[in-house]
Amino acid sequence: MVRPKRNQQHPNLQKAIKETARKQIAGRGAATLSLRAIARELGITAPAIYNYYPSRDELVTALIVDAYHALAEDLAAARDAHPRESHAERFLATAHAYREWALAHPSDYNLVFGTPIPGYHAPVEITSPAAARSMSVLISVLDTAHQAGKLVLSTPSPALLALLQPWIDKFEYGGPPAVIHLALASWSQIHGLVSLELFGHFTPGPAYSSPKALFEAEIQAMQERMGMG
Amino acid sequence: MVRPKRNQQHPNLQKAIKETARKQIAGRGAATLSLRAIARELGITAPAIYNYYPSRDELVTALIVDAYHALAEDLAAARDAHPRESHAERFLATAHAYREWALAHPSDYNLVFGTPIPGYHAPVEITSPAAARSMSVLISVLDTAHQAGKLVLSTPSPALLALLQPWIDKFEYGGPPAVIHLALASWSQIHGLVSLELFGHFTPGPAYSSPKALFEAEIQAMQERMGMG
DNA sequence: TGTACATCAGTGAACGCGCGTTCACTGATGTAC
DNA sequence: TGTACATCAGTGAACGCGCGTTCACTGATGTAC
Repeated sequence: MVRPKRNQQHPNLQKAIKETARKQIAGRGAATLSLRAIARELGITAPAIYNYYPSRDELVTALIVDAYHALAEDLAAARDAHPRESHAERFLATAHAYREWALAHPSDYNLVFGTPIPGYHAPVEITSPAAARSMSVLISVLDTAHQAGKLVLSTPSPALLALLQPWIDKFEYGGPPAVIHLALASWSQIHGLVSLELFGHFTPGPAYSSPKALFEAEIQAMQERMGMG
Repeated sequence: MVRPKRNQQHPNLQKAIKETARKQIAGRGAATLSLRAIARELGITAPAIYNYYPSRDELVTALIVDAYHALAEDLAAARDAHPRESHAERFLATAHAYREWALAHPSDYNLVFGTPIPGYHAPVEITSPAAARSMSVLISVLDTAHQAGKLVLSTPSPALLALLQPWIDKFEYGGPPAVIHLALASWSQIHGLVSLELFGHFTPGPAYSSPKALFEAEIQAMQERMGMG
């Protein structure tokens, strides 16, 4: 038995604070995140948290960054569970990993893609690179397929190209813009399915059956449409 | 000049309360909705609101129902701006109306489709019929196209059928389940595009150009895929 | 037309609550001699 | 091995704030005679 040092009840309080915070937003939504409630649950006093985070907002930022990274890691793991040449499998696995991560961590998903927390403004220079990692997984799957000649590409309109350009710059992507277009389009479709499912909009009244069937049908259709497989 | 009756400053206080509430959630998000803040802005005291709404939650419910109805009305108007036989136009117009309503009333959109307000639980028997109205517009567009033989339908898997069934029952829909499938799939795709755009996820860093181009490309593609036009 | 009265929308004080953040402090720990 | 000391994580009280809701009330309005 290792006795905790000093009057510390928690061997790693910094981590415990984040975990408790995550647990609380899981139950009641990110907007209710409260330093005092976290302290209460940890059996410490609220000011003790200031030894680890200079303010509530910085704690929120840490949670957001963690969430982005956790999602990106799950996506990358799902992609890499299949050989590089299995384009369709990699795409399907990535899409399913996205949905499963959202369902398993609804509060984290909300923190990142849902309604912003009132009064909180994420520092873009910190969250933006974290956000890029997930998109980068999707792009890599599509780019690999493209390089193998397995992707049906269309020519983006000038207006669409203007939207794609910042992404191309951000990722320093050298392939055709249409690949980025497919990445954004796929992402938005996945996000739409996942977020409606998450908020119960697919199951009017009491839930009779899982929206997973719809998700699977749509992802399958997308993948076929893109010519993968 | 009509003098206000009694010490009423507002000719229709019930409506003024809702309008002020809507203005406030527009600025700071639905989670910050506060009776005291509403009263302050209206120049009345907070308890006066209780003459019109028995609690904060009932005011929220009223706002949600209003939002659903407003969206449904915009969708129906967009649909009806084109002749019954112009299936593609009706679909495109409805989709664009959805996006434009969301961009014009982001807080209402959030109230209805975003992260739920902490501690608030919508009474399903009140919100569900209101929610159905929007979906019903989309279904009607697709059903009309189907009846004209202008819709490419696929056969839903048994699992997917199970998900569709509550919707079929709810709308007492007599046509093929595949039409409902297309309605849900279209909705989720539109919702994904709109909600990512709304929260700025399509424009990393400062916004260079509008995500409208992506929306248009995707809606166009959906419509062609379904065989309309 | 004038008076007595009932109505009821809005008031103001109070309830108990929770919040983020600051501040001077304490006391167990680790360290230097 | 023993002692003096510096460190610094966590404390407890306090700050000023906002919240939803209750309650007894007031006083302008509309109405009945």
